[in-house]
Amino acid sequence: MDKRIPEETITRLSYYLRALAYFRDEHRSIVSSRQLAQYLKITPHQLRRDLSYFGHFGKQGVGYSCENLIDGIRKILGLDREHRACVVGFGNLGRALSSYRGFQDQGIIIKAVFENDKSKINKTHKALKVYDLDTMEKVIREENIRIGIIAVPKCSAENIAQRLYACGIRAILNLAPVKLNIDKECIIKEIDLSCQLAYLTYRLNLKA
Amino acid sequence: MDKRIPEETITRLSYYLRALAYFRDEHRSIVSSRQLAQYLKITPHQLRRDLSYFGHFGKQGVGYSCENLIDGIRKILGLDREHRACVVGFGNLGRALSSYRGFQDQGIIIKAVFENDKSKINKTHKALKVYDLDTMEKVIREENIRIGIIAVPKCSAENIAQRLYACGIRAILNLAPVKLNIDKECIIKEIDLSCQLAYLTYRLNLKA
DNA sequence: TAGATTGTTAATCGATTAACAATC
DNA sequence: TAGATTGTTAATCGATTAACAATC
Repeated sequence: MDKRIPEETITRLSYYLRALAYFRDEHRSIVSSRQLAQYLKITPHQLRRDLSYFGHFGKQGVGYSCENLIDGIRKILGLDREHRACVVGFGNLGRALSSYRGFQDQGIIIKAVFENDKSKINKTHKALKVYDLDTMEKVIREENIRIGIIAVPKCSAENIAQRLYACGIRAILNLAPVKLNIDKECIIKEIDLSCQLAYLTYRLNLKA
Repeated sequence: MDKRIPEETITRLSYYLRALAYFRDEHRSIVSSRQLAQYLKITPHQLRRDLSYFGHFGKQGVGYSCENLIDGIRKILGLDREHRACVVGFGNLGRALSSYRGFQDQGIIIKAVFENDKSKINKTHKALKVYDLDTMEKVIREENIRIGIIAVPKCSAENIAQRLYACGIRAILNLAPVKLNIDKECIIKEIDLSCQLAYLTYRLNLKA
């Protein structure tokens, strides 16, 4: 349990959850590492190795109970609890993130959206409150929000990140295409869509 | 040049571009691997190692010319050409992707959007044409589109992917939370936002 | 018990880091 | 020439794969 756990392992756990949900929905209550691996197109070794960092989830000679393993992984990932998050920026991307179904399924609840543009503020979009960016610190404290999702233009991302950190946020998902310069006590996950696309253009280029 | 190039190296090239753009905009025409690495919070070794897969971009004793290296990396990533792409699905996420600035900067041009919902079709949103999903194959051929970006609900993602493949698309960016089961000749990059968030909840959980 | 599959230890593979010779 | 920094080879580190003993 105290061995260094690769970050890749953590990411894969999410994919394992997906696969398990599939088997559960097919009413296969028991599933083997071989079956899961085949579905996920990885090796069964990797799956078992990854799980072994966290404990004993299966029965030798039998396999894994879908329900058990789902519960186990959800617990590891902290998805058995409620996580209160906010989205900063209510442009197209902010809008998409605020209403993203996948988050709710994982216990992540968007409690507030913050926006600069006065015309968008104080409206309620499908049970979602859009607040004035100026009140961000206040609302985050009141609503006990712990996760910040940054969906503002890159020029203001750094400033927003600093403000989030200053009011106690220690986990940030950053969708602005900038490297945030923030205390490493704060966990940051960066997603840059255009970097991902550049990988595709690279590979396409190799072929041509 | 023919050594196996790690996928991580390719991803990092995009980040190097970003950093170089920063130094260029600061009017620093020459930059060393040490300076770039410091900015990017990586080691200078890694930067040089990564670049060495592709050739000689610097001058010993001097450093790298920003302009040269930018051009070089853009060429490697295929960003010096025009790439014609389409977005499938015009929900919140599709809308965000269609108008994402970062793509245009990288030579990726969204030529068409496809959507099921008849009420959204045939309208033009800021120079962006929204077509009936039924005409997808036809438009892709006519517009010579090479990259598909999937932003539909997970239940229809697999079907869309198959259709894209069938009409010649060999590069897909998938934002639906499903593993696409598609011929491996097709390059696929998957981004699952909720998996990324799960990494944050995992790390938050460790602290608590 | 025999068959099957897990969990873990060992072996392999690959990526990152370091060191240094080449050279501007 | 002396100083600096690259590009590359070698060393280290870590992750994945394989093998197998434990056990259901």
